[in-house]
Amino acid sequence: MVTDVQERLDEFVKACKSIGLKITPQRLAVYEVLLRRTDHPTVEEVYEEVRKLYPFVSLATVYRTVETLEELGFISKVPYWGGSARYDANTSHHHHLICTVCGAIADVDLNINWEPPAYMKGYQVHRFSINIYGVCPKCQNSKT
Amino acid sequence: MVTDVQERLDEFVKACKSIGLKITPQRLAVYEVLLRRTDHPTVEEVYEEVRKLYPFVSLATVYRTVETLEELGFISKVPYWGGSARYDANTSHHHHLICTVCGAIADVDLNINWEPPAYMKGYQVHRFSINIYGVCPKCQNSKT
DNA sequence: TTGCATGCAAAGGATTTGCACTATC
DNA sequence: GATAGTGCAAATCCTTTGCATGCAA
Repeated sequence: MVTDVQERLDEFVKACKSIGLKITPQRLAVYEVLLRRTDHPTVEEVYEEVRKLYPFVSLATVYRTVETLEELGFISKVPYWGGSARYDANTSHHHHLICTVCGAIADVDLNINWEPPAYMKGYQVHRFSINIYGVCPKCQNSKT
Repeated sequence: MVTDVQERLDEFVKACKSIGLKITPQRLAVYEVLLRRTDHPTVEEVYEEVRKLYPFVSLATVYRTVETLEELGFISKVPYWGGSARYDANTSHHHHLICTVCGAIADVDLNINWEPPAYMKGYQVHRFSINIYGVCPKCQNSKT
């Protein structure tokens, strides 16, 4: 599932060096947590997990790091409106399955033979992503 | 573009009556504003516009009404993460073009010959929507 | 050493909620 | 007249920011 966490971390370190960002344990820890989780955690959830290793980190730092990672293109926000932002370290072209009951989000690869045109309604198009809404197995079972 | 505002309002009134919700000018005004706008306004923007007609309404009521409308399926949140939630009264199957610079959102109809399977990864699938990211005409021009 | 990054706490913005009052049914 | 809906203001939740200190380069 997660392709070479270490390799991705190395890339991140390289990127930081090349643009003059310092390599701090906090930054690495935040990215590593995101790499190891495929459930699109919130900043709060990342924070909880980073804290297990580095109890001194602050939420603000996690927010700042996540913003940096996003700007560098290492992670992205899941395009869905819930209570708080959810992040995804999977940068390959993929889509999301979203449970409309509990909000769980899973990645899906789809072989869709469709590419958006370069321009639509005057917009210069860069990429697209698909949200598929449904009910996850857990929520199907808990129906009474 | 907007298909029969009055007709849709009537449907809403009918729905309210059938489930015992009261018909108040605030509710109608909020829905009407949403029906007449195709630019996916925020709650704040809806509020500003409703206020022109009914200067006494409160933001809280707009929030509550928008929530009701969403639960009844008359409007939906645009699945994109920006500063605040944006709503859409277009309930036909359509997709969104999103400007990554200014956040503008436009509706698009796509003829995609793809239907999601009934089940994916155990999720029972209901519907899907596509976000297409790019740069809107306005932002293309303002590049220096 | 030289900043950039961090931690802390306070600020800010969006949204929700409690309560008394009002208006629809 | 009963009750759901509203307005107001306070509360809450999520996120950002200012500032002094600490650490990577």
